[in-house]
Amino acid sequence: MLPSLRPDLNEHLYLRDPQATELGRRLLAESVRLLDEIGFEAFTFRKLATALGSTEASLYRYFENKHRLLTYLVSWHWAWLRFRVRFALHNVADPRQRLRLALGAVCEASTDDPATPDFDEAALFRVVMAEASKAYLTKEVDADNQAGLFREYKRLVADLVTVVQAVNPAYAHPYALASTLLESARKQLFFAQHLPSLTDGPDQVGAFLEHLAMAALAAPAACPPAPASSVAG
Amino acid sequence: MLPSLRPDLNEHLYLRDPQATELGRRLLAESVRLLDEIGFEAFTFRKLATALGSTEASLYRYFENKHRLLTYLVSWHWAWLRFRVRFALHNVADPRQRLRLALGAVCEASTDDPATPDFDEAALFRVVMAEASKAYLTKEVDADNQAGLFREYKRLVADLVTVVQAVNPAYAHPYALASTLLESARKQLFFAQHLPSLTDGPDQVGAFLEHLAMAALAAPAACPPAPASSVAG
DNA sequence: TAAAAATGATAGTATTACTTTCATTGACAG
DNA sequence: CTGTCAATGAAAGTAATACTATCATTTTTA
Repeated sequence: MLPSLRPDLNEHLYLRDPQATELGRRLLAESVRLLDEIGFEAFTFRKLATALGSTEASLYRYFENKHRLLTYLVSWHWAWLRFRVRFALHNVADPRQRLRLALGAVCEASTDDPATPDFDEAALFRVVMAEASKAYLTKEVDADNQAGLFREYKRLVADLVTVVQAVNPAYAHPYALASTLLESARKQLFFAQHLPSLTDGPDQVGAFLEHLAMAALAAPAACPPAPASSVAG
Repeated sequence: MLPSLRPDLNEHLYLRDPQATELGRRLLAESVRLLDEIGFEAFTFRKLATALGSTEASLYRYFENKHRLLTYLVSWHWAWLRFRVRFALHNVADPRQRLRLALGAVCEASTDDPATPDFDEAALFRVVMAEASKAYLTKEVDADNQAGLFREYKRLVADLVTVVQAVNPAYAHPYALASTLLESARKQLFFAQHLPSLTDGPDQVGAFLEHLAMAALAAPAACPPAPASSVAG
């Protein structure tokens, strides 16, 4: 029912809409499970077909290749996360509180939503954490971008930019800050799990991001009581 | 001559030390060129062998697979960058100035160093920008970490942590901040080139990071003169 | 109930990611 | 000067990957 559960993803992401058929929906659910289990590199359409009791040929009718499928799933996650952010911010007026809530939503996205029984958001979040950047870190990034494959991600960042700018309209780097907060959230959670010496503990990520964002937006040029300087012309 | 040009990389990164032989060195130089040209996904040992006038079998005697080769090249870059950071900080005492210089080195790392004629640092930087995270975003990350394959990256982050802590020893998230600054530097440069709507312009990255770091380290809890609030419990 | 769409079954191709074996080359040690 | 040994090359082979094509069958829907 909720529009977020069936986001209209860019049609270049797929050959045939996977949300429109039974096999398509099973494909999506099972691919999340399998990607979470064995990772993107070991993931093949053959293995997915076997797990589904289907065939490679059938799956290739939905997605050109596994990279497109990954991009689709990741886009789905961004659309879903964007909905959660908007929901969390609903009827909250205070800009700082809005930023706080938005960052909370970005970090807490690892919990499963019982409203979508056949779609494991927690597993998808783990997949996004480990694989999302592979969607754009390719030689085809410009062509894919041209085709609109990263629309959902850009929308989410654009929403965060709005939240950031509401706190401090004069801040010079709202886009960089928004995308950094979003990227950093996932990366720090990944580091906490796998390379803990690169972070300060898994429970700290939310606090870190909040402090970082607030500090950046609080300081017109430099925060502490320093001699007058002219950075913002 | 400089130790940084022949860093002692973890021996699990390779089967036979590529720096020790002529073919090995050509392998490294050519793989940077080829990776830069066609990207990691399209890169194969067969293509590399052809480009070198050698054979697959010969190359497989140096590296287990292309993923290890990538990890080696990326580690080389981190070791090199760490040296540049240390060099830039040499004989500078002021903590804030040190942080500024460190961030400058991290961002300016895209320029080629004429001291290493057969190693194109600028090309390697582009490769690192696009492919570095693929070194650890795999299902083998824990085993690879155990084997010490990410030592150079951790060392660089540890150095940055020291610089960060010198500015504000009480700051609560020095590791998260250091790794975020480093990751963000490359990601923002990548975005500026390929997904410009996620950033604020290619020339802004240095200023963004500097402001971000300084702001985060300036604020004990919350920076602006606001009514008393309890964030740090 | 006929047409259209979706799926399955089967097969095939080019490429990838290696491994194996053996011959050749060059360096260096005695 | 010769024997040895490490490095390389040449050639071949294998299992898997990443698809594509064809055609029959089932399911949907108009």
